[in-house]
Amino acid sequence: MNKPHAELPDVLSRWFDRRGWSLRAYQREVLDLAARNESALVIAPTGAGKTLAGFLPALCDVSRGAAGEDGLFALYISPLKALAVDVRRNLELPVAEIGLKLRIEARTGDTPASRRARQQKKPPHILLTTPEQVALMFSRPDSAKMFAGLRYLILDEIHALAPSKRGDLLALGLAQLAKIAPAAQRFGLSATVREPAALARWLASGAARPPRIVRAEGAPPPRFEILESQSRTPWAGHSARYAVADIYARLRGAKLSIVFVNTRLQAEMMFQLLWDINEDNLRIALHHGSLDRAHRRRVEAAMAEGAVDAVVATSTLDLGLDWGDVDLVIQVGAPKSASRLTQRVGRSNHRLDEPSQALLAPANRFEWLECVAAVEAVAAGVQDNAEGDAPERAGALDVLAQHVVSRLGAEPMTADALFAEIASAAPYHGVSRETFERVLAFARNGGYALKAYERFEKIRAGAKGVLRVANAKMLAAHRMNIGTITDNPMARVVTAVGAGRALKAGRELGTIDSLVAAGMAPGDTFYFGGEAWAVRELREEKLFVSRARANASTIIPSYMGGRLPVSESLAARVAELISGARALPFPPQVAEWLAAQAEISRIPRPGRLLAEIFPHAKRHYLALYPFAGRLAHQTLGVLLTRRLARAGLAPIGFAANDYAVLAWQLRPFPETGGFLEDLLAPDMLGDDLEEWLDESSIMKRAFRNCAQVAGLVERRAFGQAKSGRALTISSDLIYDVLRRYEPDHILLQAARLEASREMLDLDRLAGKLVCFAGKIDSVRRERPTPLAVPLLLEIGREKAPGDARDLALEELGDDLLAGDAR
DNA sequence: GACCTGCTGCGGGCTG
Repeated sequence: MNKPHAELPDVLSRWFDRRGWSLRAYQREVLDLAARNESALVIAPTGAGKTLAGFLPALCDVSRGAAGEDGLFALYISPLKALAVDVRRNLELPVAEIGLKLRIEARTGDTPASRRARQQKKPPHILLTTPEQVALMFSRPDSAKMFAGLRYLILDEIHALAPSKRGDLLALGLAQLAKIAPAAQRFGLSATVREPAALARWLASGAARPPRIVRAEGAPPPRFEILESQSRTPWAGHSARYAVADIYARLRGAKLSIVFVNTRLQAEMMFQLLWDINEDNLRIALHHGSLDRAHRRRVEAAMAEGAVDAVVATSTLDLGLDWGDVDLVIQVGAPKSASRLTQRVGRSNHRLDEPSQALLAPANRFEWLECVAAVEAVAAGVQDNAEGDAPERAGALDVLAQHVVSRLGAEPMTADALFAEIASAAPYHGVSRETFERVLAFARNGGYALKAYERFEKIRAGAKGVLRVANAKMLAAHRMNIGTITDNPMARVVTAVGAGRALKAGRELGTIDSLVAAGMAPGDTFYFGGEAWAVRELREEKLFVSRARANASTIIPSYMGGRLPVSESLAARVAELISGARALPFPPQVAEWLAAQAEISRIPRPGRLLAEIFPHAKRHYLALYPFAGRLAHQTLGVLLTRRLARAGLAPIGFAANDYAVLAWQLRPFPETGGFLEDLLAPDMLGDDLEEWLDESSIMKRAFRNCAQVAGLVERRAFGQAKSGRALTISSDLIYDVLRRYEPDHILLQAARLEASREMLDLDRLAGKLVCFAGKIDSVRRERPTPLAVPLLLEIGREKAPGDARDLALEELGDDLLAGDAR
């Protein structure tokens, strides 16, 4: 089967001509590979015609009449619903202009059930969908028939999928597809990554041969500027309040800007700050993940129409389509990784041959260092995506548990056949037969401790060891819970219509954290979606609100999301930067800060751990600078506190940021030489960790996520969605039962892995502790050191328990200002 | 009165 489409078929090349386009070199390469029946991983920056490249082989084939009258010919999978829908629209145009007779349809959770049913009976030629929909379709007994004739599989933005649970699930789907449609060629599309080979292995899940790697010519490096404001760069804090006037001035000079911030709270705050000084009546919008979808779609449409001048956004605008001609990107706060900064800058100026432009606005002095490091890293082409940090990701076991049920829903199988297929998915290459059997046992009856509950029985073994799903009803319930994304308990924010008993929900505004909502009383005001609202009532996880005038006590809700730590490579660069190897491109305030540190204490050296001990306001402080990211530092802080307590030193608390951790206590630290070495010995990750983790809310949270994904607790049941709180209660109960009676339960293992990976950053911490053993530079001083000041200020902000509150911050501030002015 | 660091993504299908 040698398809001669290394050259474009006439109809297609005429279409290219009409548009004044020509094939880019890498697009031709894709066609050549396709002609040789190869698959490809296409690595190209946004705006390089990547999606078109992915579809070209299929379009060529179609225009040569290769697609039959009926049957699914090409399947496109995107991580975003909106992208699937939009790509479908973009595809319609060339197909119509070329005159191809093709049915192209999208399928997402928003697609009406009737159309989905029709798609199942009479599939379109090209179907555009999401990983979750793929999992749903693949769980049906008729899936083999539906996908048997598939020729092309196009997977978009896979760099964003592969290193996650969604990627685990999709890899299992790919392994299944390899069996159903072995001839289907795969075209994976990705932004630049550090380990293309690892991504290629993921893409090859289940396939006989790995894809070839095709790279688009690189875009010119972006142009950066780091904001040097007239105002003072703060010691600490993340609001970037000092820079708002400067940022506003830049917005005035641009046509359409995106102001990226790191958290939803920051987005709301930055929006308010800009709004307060909006003398030119710029049209400024707000976009983040907790705002109602309708609001976000309106903002996106306004961007496309040129009806806004600036949008303050979180990473909701990182991925996806190009809304409008963005000509300026501003990153407020720490960039956190070079890949992420590259991605964000790439949202502007989508022409392959012109550089993008961005302004970085660090919110404090540590962030200044990080901005400088990030600019250099991007210029050097550094990639530090999560994928690159963990090239051989071990697939999550809760995801596997979900897939096993789905898979047997499609087709009864023996355990041997199922195991072989699963192990062919890249994230599960390393899964042992024993682990697999435990996952099966879980699906069979919930595991030993839960055996008594019949509702945990999802699969049964029949004659000759053939496994099948227990019954149709169970499978239907299972299908309602397919997917790997779990939410924290949230309350819906709705406008109030009517009053008293007649109070009804009006417009949906979005969601806020359940606990935050529960903490608000009627009359309290808060900012949400850029407006001030007053609480009327909280009822059944719905927060009824009405418009209010902001006052001094109007709060901005915070959210319980993930906390992205700074990437390893960026943190290492910062360490290198300040170690003084060369002249520093820092503004005077930052340079003075570092100079003062060098004079009063010392600058941390790469590969060594700086430990400072000093008294302040009747407390004794230990500042450590591992440069390991906030998650790892947080974990370190917990473990340190436990050890210090055991040593009778009366620790009070700790604070952590991306670069350092600060612990404080009532008693002075011992003067003995080996004290710090002992305190920081890597064995703290043994019993100390286990003991703490067992009781910590972190494990409960991780378990709640895993229990949902594995189907132990149901997120949604027929007729209703379960409230987040109810879910938490039942999963906490099960957690306690399992911990007591079956501590090696597969879901505890899954939760443990998730916690250590996403909440504790254990590998990173362990690596650092080992590397610093015997390499501690300890310094004792009589007053706080300059590098420790940001953390001291951090403490003041936190509601520290009891007696730590008396930290005299103003005094401290004056002190340091005086030191600064020297 | 000043101060605010916890991102994003998706999600059933039948009968009547």
